[in-house]
Amino acid sequence: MTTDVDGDTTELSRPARRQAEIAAYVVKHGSVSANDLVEAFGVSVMTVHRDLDELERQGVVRKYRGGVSAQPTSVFESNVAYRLNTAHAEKAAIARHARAMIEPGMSVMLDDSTSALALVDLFEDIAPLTVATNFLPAITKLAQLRDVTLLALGGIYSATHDSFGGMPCAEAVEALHADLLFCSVSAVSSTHAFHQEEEIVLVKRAMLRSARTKVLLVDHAKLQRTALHRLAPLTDFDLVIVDEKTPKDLIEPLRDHGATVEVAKL
Amino acid sequence: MTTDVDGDTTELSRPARRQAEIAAYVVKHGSVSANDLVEAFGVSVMTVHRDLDELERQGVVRKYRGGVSAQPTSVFESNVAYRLNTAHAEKAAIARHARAMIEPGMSVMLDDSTSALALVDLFEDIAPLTVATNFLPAITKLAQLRDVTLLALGGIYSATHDSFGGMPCAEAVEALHADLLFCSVSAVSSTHAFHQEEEIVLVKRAMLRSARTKVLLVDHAKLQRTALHRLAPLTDFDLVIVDEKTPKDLIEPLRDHGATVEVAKL
DNA sequence: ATAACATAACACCAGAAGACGATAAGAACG
DNA sequence: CGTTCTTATCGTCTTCTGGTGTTATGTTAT
Repeated sequence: MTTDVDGDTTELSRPARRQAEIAAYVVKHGSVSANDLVEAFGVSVMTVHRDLDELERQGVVRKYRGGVSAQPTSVFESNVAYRLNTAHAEKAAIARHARAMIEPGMSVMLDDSTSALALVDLFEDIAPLTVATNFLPAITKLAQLRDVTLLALGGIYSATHDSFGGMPCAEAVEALHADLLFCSVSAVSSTHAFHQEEEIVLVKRAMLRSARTKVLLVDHAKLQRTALHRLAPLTDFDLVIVDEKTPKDLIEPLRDHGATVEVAKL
Repeated sequence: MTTDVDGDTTELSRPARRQAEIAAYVVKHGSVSANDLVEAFGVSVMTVHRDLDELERQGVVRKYRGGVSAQPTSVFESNVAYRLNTAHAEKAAIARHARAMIEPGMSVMLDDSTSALALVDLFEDIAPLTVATNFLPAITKLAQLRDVTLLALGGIYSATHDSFGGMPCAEAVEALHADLLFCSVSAVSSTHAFHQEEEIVLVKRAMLRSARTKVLLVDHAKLQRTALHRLAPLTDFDLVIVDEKTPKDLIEPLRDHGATVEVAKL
């Protein structure tokens, strides 16, 4: 089983968690039948199909008669549900650390990352604030807050990321200039930040151009990894925040290459 | 769908309805104290304050120590909650009528109107479809649908309308060109469509420029009224859809002035 | 200082929505 | 033409969130 958990209670609803597990299962096995999943997860055929429909909607799997097959793992990795599963406490800690950088009245830009989402929960107290983001869950939350001027970055909706992207989004970003940018990526080497998807890279790059101070949020699971597209050198960021679980010998190399790194306490 | 008979059984949650009523009450009385409202509505002080907070967030009232005062009525009239109260069945009927114009594969633009929202509920069956809108409730719904390419029109969030607007939004609209536009307004005379708010007019005008076929959705409550800003002559629309409750002698003048009008059957 | 008002923090309740499986109808495959 | 897989529909169950009042604490005015 792929139940490698690093001690965090999933804050995910049961079906969402199961779907993430099914996704992992499918990715691992390449392709499986519905009945396999019935056995493996102990739910009815109907439920399996419903889960698979949802996963297909998110672009994680492809259904055909008799079973499902996995899509390129890049899709799986950038799947929201999957990401939400990961490193909860760490992200909260990073968010708390990042919060200190934000002064009332500032304009803040957020990308479509769960790390950024954790930050949103802290905004209520820092208000007034102007926040720009292309991440639908963040938009929904921010719309509820008083004293937060919300600037939604529109674009083409991606069910995989639950966010907006593409050219329309990049253009919307380019029309702005924020005091602060908080963003995250899927992989970080000792010199660069990486992401699998070109479209996302496009938007993130635009964001980097449209902010004065750029902050990269990195939980330890992302270090020492790479992905297809090189987003930017770490020195492009004014600050890189990592969580406390990050091994020290992984932090040093970043600093050696010129990055400014701070460690968020849990 | 909603098989409610005559009039309007509010499909609004109890608090939302009460808030709308409180808003009306405040508008009527100019300014009142929290305790007045406690008596008038038979709920606790706490609840009154919560309602008032929400109304203030929407910009409908202004709180001060000891009570609240009304804001300009234009705000009240364009308040979403208030609008949702109105002419439910009619809007559904209009939506059903409008639906016939949509072919699979088309690109459709929707404005931030409750009439347009009624239309969204019918999209699932017409898919595939490309839909562009600046209305948050519509965006939320559309994001759930498969086979709908959602293009969110970003911009500055307005709690009053629960939608995005301003210059960023107008620019996003201008970058597009949709096959169909469905929009609504707050008032319709025999020659023109009107709206109270300049910002909204700005976006709607942009939408009119960015669509091939333009359809105006009008429930009977809006006819023979005007508002501050003249949006456009009715002849700018390829079609005006009204509901069945519209008196015939109100429809004729529209046609006399050159508008194409169809009546939606309930 | 004290009264009037506003907010915060809890706990309760109800109604709604979600999740699920069973069964039956439908569609693709051989 | 039957078998296998998929989808639709319904009813049940559970879970959860929204809405509420009560009490306690904070704040502002006089």
